[in-house]
Amino acid sequence: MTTLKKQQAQITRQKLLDAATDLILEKGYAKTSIEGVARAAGTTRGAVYWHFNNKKDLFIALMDQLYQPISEQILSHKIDYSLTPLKQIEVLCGKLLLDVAHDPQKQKVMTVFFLKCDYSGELSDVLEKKHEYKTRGIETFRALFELAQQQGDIDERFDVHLLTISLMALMKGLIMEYLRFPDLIQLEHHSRDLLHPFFLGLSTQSWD
Amino acid sequence: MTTLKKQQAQITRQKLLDAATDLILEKGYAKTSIEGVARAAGTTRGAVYWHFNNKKDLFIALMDQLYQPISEQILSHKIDYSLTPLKQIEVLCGKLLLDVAHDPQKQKVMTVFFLKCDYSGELSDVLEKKHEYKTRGIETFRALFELAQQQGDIDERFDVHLLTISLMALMKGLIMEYLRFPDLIQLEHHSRDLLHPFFLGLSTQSWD
DNA sequence: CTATATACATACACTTGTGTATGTCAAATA
DNA sequence: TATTTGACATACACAAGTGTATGTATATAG
Repeated sequence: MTTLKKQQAQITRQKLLDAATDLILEKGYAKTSIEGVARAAGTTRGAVYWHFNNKKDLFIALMDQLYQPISEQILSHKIDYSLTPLKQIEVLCGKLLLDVAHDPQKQKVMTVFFLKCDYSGELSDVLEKKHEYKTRGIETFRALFELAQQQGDIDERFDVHLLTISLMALMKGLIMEYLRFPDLIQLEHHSRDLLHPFFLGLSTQSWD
Repeated sequence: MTTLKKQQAQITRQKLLDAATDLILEKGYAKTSIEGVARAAGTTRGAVYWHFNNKKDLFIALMDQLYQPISEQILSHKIDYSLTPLKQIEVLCGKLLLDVAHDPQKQKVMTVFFLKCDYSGELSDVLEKKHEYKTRGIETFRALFELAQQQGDIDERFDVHLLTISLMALMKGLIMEYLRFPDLIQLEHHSRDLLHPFFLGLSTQSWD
């Protein structure tokens, strides 16, 4: 019942996924070969083709295992009712940045999916999946912004949709910048400062 | 003296560059082959290897012809002395976004260099060049921020470096978002609104 | 204990792309 | 006008990667 064999199979499968992650991180998706993945995992291409149909399938499995959890985690934030919706957004964004700054695994994953592959060729349909994750994230923030506006926390003349887009753009820009040049930003120390100017303009109260 | 032959050669060289741009735009750098570029330009690989050493060289030529001018243009903005430095930054950024929104050629170019190639493999040393362009752009904005702070236009407690990074991140995030999903943003109508919250927080005066 | 299917490893056939070497022809030069 | 040379086109040799087909050992089921 325990099927020792299946356990072993899962282990090699995981080794393959790990090897693929590291290789893509190093050389990019395009330059990562199935042969390379197999060798890095200490197996052969036979193992890869047993567990996955092809390179794209391997990548999708990678996305399900690595990217999806991060995306979900973003969505599953606890609402802190002691804070205003606007403050919640700011705190959440700050936490997300700090989280990236302190979690090397997340840096790895985001580097892979943001910087190490272009989704033009064989990965074009994977893009839809990624887009879906992002859209759900956007909806989360948009809802918070709407709530903030309803409560008069931000001026009613702001367009919630544009605010959301703008904040997402800022977040992604900051994360990508940090992933490329970690020394340039020092995200672990300045995550709040990097967001501050944006939120300062939204709240009706002034500095401090 | 006029060397009709050399003129023809320049024409085919340009055809090759144009074909490469379109193909990379369509399939990404990795999936674009020299053979494909040659055929799309109505020639053969012989022509490509005559004008360029290899695929990377072709890409560098592309960068020099397409990316560099855009980068330079950003740097060569006219200073409007009737505006405060802070307002200048905002206007400049707004103009840059509008410029992207209205110039399909620039969209093409930025899509190619931002979204259609990863710089991990053979293009790794090209990244330095790109980085250099960016750094010079950052310096431009940083100088304006410093000027603004000296003139008391923004609070002295702001860290100019972080402000610059933050704004660059926002700009790049917005542009990339627009390039991927032009309909989602409507950059041509809302370029100022997308930047407004960021700058609103910096100036000492309130809304309007 | 035997048989079968799992979990791979190995081998093969094929395609695609690259770089170079050589051929070619028209335009420039003398 | 003879002949170079520039601007390619063609041909060749080679490497690397992919997918599949087949071999094989071992755990597991009956």
